[in-house]
Amino acid sequence: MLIAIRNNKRYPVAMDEKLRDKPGYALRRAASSATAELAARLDPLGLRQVDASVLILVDSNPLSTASAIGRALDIQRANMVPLLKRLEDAGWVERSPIDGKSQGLELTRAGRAKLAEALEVIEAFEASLLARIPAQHRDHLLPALNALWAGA
Amino acid sequence: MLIAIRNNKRYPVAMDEKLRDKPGYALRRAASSATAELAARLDPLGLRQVDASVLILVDSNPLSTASAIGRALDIQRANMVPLLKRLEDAGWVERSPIDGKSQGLELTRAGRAKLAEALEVIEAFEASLLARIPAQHRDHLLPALNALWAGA
DNA sequence: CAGCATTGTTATGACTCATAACTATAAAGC
DNA sequence: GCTTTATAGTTATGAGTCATAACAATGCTG
Repeated sequence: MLIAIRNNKRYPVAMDEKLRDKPGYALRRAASSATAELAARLDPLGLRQVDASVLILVDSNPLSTASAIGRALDIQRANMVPLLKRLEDAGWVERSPIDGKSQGLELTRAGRAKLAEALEVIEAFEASLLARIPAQHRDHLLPALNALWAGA
Repeated sequence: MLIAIRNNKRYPVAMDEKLRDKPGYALRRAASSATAELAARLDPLGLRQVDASVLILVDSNPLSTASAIGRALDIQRANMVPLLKRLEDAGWVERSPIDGKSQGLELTRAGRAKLAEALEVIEAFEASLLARIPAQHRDHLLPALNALWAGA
């Protein structure tokens, strides 16, 4: 909270007060702060957020292709390659040929264990997020957010 | 909406259904979709979102330093340099020395005009964001979001 | 006045992300 | 069946964002 001077008087204001009532701005700030926090929490597990997302999707959609997973997460096919390579090198994911051109993804035993760890961290994080929201607003966040991007 | 097969039955589900009830995930998706949309709307004005934010802050906090603006927007001092250079080259912002080491930022006439254009776009965008949210959730979004990052 | 903090700046490296190009294979249309 | 079109996986690459470190010059504090 800075002190701004206007009309020769001192007002306690944030410099970005003009922006604070804009949902778009709040959205960006909230997302980037949440992103940073979750990344920090996942880091000790050797996971990035994308990794965790992919593990979750592969687990609940076994034998999906890399392309399909990427499509669901808005990740370009090309960028799935190094991502999956990491997960495979770590021994969490394995691929099996579906036909001559596609390959299905599955979690290994180690992958499922890692996913369990990740889910614990994520659930704790989500809970802590919700806990920060005043009770009367809490239940509205998820439906509101989903309305914002589900259509896109 | 894809079709998943489980227990030999077909269910209409999204692949990321497991993620959809997580506020953190919804937050990231909503923010990135909103970010992309606003960027597209500002692009015809020759503005990025950061540019618009800086214009707004400089306008409402005239003679602030680059460091202060950066601090308010979580932009590193170092990264303010090319950013301000662009705004200055475009003739929207000018700097005047405050003392031997600091310089105050101000909008030029053209800068204020550009800001007015930007604000129109932004207001329209914010309104369209809110319009997508079911009425009963709408008023809760902003306070909920602000609770998420204001503390950080 | 001495030490510390801050400003503006340059340089740089890491990381993310989108695009294009290519091969091989599958699927669809006729 | 055969041709055309779409898709999967991959490589290479370039743009853009962002954080860090270092530095000189200046202001501020005790």
